[in-house]
This record gives sequence, C-alpha cells and structure tokens, in this order.
Amino acid sequence: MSNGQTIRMTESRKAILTALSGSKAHPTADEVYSLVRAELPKVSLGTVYRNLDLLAKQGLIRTLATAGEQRRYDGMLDDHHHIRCEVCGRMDDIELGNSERLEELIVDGGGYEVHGYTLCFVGVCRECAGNGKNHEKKRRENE
Amino acid sequence: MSNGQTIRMTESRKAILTALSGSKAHPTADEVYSLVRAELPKVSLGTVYRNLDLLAKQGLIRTLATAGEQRRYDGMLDDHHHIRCEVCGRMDDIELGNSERLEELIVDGGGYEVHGYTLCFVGVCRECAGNGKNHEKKRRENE
DNA sequence: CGCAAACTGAGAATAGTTCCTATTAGTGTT
DNA sequence: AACACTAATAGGAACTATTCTCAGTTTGCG
Repeated sequence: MSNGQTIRMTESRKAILTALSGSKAHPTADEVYSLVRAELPKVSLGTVYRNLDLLAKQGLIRTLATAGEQRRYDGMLDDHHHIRCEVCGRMDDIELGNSERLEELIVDGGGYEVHGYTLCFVGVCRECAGNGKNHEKKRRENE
Repeated sequence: MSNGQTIRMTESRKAILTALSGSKAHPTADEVYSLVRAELPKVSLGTVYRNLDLLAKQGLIRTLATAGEQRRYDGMLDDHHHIRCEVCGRMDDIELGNSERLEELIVDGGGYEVHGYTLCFVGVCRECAGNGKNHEKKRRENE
C-alpha cells in the first residue's frame, strides 16, 4: 500500500539498518550519518534523512515520538499528561485515572536515577477524524 | 535559587504568561509569538524564546518533554518505552512490568480516538550521576 | 542487455532556535 | 519625580536540524 512505490534495498539502506540495530542507544540522524559514513564514506546526510524517513514509513524502523518536533509550552503546572493528534499535530491534555504508581512499574532502571515520567498518547482528534483523514497518518507526507 | 538573578515582571513576560494560561492547547514558540504580538506588536521572537526559557527555569511554565529535541530513531520494533537523561540527553530503553492496561486509565479522551501511547521516563544516567552533575539539570544552560 | 523508475550526492533552501549589540525600561533610592 | 544601575528588549545575524532540488547513477524487472 502506502504509495505503490517499490523499495530497493540499497547499500546505504542496509548500512542504516545495520547502524540502527547495532546501536543500543537511539541515535539521532547525524549519529546514524557518522555510523554509516564509517562504512560508506560517500553517503550524504540528505540520503540518511531520506532513508530514515522512508524506512520508518515502511515500518522497518521507528521514529521515537518523544523527541524531534517543535518545542511546546504549557502554563499548567500540575502533573498531567498529553495526547497528540497524529494527523495535525495538535496536543491536548488528557486526564488519567490514577497514574501515581507508574514509576513502580520499572523493572530495571538500567542505572538511571528516575526522576519522573511523561506519558504521551497518540491518536486522532475530533476535527481530523471528521475530515475522513484518519487512518492516513499524515504528519509530513506529501505523497 | 536558580542563579540568584532578579526576574522582572515586564510587559512581554506578562503577555506570555497570559497567552499560555489562556490557551488550552500547548502552543509552540511561534504560536505564543503571534498571541503576544496581537497585544504588544513590537515584541520580537527572540524575546519570546528567551522568556519562555526563563519562565520555564523559574518554574512558572513548563516545557513539554515530548517534543522539541533532535529526532531519534530506533531499530527495535516491539513495544517498549524509554528513559532520557536530563543532563546529557542520552536515551535508553526501559523495561516495564506490565503496562498493557495504560490506555484504560484514560478517563476522557477529549474527543480523540486513542491509538497508542508513549511513556518516557526522565532521570540521570549512571555516567552523569558519577560526574556529580546530577541535580544540576544542564540541558542548554550555560550560566 | 536495455530501460524506466528508484536512488544518490551535493548543496541550496527552509524552519526552528540562539546569540549579539545598541537601546530601552523596571526597580530601588533619594 | 528624577537618578542610576542593571536587566530586558528589538532586530537581525548566526547556527542547527531538516527538507528539497536536480542532474547524474544504480537497480532490477523483463
């Protein structure tokens, strides 16, 4: 589905996938770029971005939802969590029953001192659902 | 505390606070900029950024942790959640006991069709804790 | 092999954010 | 209310992350 385009498994794509699965951290695009260039020195940054995007659309890798969009601010200071529309990007507050014990769910902090958490739901807002655009996760596709 | 600097409650700061508390969404810096300029047309974007940052440091507003950093990618496709170091920004996986029922905690989706969620813990990683830098949340402060 | 579609590197363009400098405006003091 | 001192400001340049453009190259189907 998506747009019918055949995806070719080129050298750079293989290298990107290898770099990503080989790294325990969650690399940024320029970190992937360095990793890939260690092996294929001619790869350009544009190619890395293009392919990260494409591989994510194909479902072969993931883009972490907790980073990488425009910064947002909030005047509410009490603890609350958010929901973001996958189509238009708007973000609202969401009310949770009881989320107090979430930190206790952590099995192994991996060496971290845990200070808190942020919970972000994703979905489709009323307006976007009303536009029949749901299930077409727009975000930054122009197809 | 913070850095001992006196903070003045200027026109632009008041306008920024008003804009933020008046908005149910979670505005981006340029949305705040528009809102503020509707009232004080001479305010510059730099001032808005500076003050959002400052007000956040003072604890008068919040910066949402779920957006605004560099994008990160992940080769692991199964459901898992993350933890980010407040000092150096690194991000690791974290294992949760059972998080399956989290969506059921939602009292009121506010009109959203909920598709999923992302849980991101914040804390200090072993290296940063070892450097005595903990409790000094660096991020982008240069003070 | 031959060809079209997919892919690429290089760099220009854009978007979001921070930084710099001369000027302005709060604040505490008379 | 004028003063002096310093923090805050506008405006725009600079910087960083990301996307776009395009001419040339690869890929893999037939």
